[in-house]
Amino acid sequence: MAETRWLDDDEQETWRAYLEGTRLLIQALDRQLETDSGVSFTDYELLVHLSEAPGHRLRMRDLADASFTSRSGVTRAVTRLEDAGWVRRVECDDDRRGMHAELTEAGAAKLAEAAPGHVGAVREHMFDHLSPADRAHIKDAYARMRAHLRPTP
Amino acid sequence: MAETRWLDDDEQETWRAYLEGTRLLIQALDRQLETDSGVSFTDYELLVHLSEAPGHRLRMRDLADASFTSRSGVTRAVTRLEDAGWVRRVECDDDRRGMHAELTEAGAAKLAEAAPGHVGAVREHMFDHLSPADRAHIKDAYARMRAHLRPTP
DNA sequence: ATGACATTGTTGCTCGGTCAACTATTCCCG
DNA sequence: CGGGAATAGTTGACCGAGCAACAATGTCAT
Repeated sequence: MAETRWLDDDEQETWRAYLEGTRLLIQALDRQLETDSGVSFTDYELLVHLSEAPGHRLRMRDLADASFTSRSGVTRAVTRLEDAGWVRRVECDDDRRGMHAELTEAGAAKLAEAAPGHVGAVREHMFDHLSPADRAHIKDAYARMRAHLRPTP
Repeated sequence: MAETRWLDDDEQETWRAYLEGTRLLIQALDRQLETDSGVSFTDYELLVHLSEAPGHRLRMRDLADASFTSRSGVTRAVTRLEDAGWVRRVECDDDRRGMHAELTEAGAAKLAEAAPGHVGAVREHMFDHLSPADRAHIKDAYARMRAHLRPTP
């Protein structure tokens, strides 16, 4: 059993600032989207992923991977978005198990409507507080952490 | 209506790396705590807050503030922790509406048992990937964001 | 070709969390 | 002092997400 290397004061402060800042940030973004456009943050992100995909469609599995959630979560989310009219399910013709989630016109419109406010909030609450050096360090550091936590095969 | 200042490529990458890295990190920490000690990350944090409070107790409201969740969330969480035997409710004698959540011996023991593994995971998944400069920038940047999002009166 | 195994998406169950409403208490100002 | 407003904590209704189980389909070695 190795000796535990506890966090020193500086590490503690870093950890707390990061955790709490992140929690507040996500809450703020969620509230902004919900009140200004009637979309949750998670739904917004799903729409973004679809809008960036070729043909505005993605396999359910790929959507789950892209959004870092479970497959069942995506199933329910897509049902929700379908009910709202922003997404439709399209069967896959090369894989009869498969399903595409495809962005509808209404979904694209919703995204276009919601995006400016969201980007504004991201700027106001995050990027406006970052120096270029902050940004560079954050980008590289989290990219490293991401690579460590989800190694690409 | 002001012109929208969209995120440039570098900002996009930063935003994605940060969001995705954070999501993976929290998932990893949650899984580690759950499988190694049978505690969720949120419950673990509540125990930590109590352990750091004078007398190992905190008013429900203060616990809610400290953990950035709603009061009802804390009510249910404390009930959960009480059922596990890690926390007890103690009436407040100077405010008859008030309630303290107080860490029990068993709760302190649970925390002591879970902490090394958790700290190890935080190191492995985060601090081991940060240079001193990374850490300094992250600490200051998120402290600024936090101050902006929850101004202290 | 065929049989074992993997993968896809959905569902039932359950859990944790929020919002709004409620009761009990305290605060504060006329 | 008294009465309206604020605050503390809890609860009910609801929602979103995860896990395990499942049927359907695909893959691959022999």
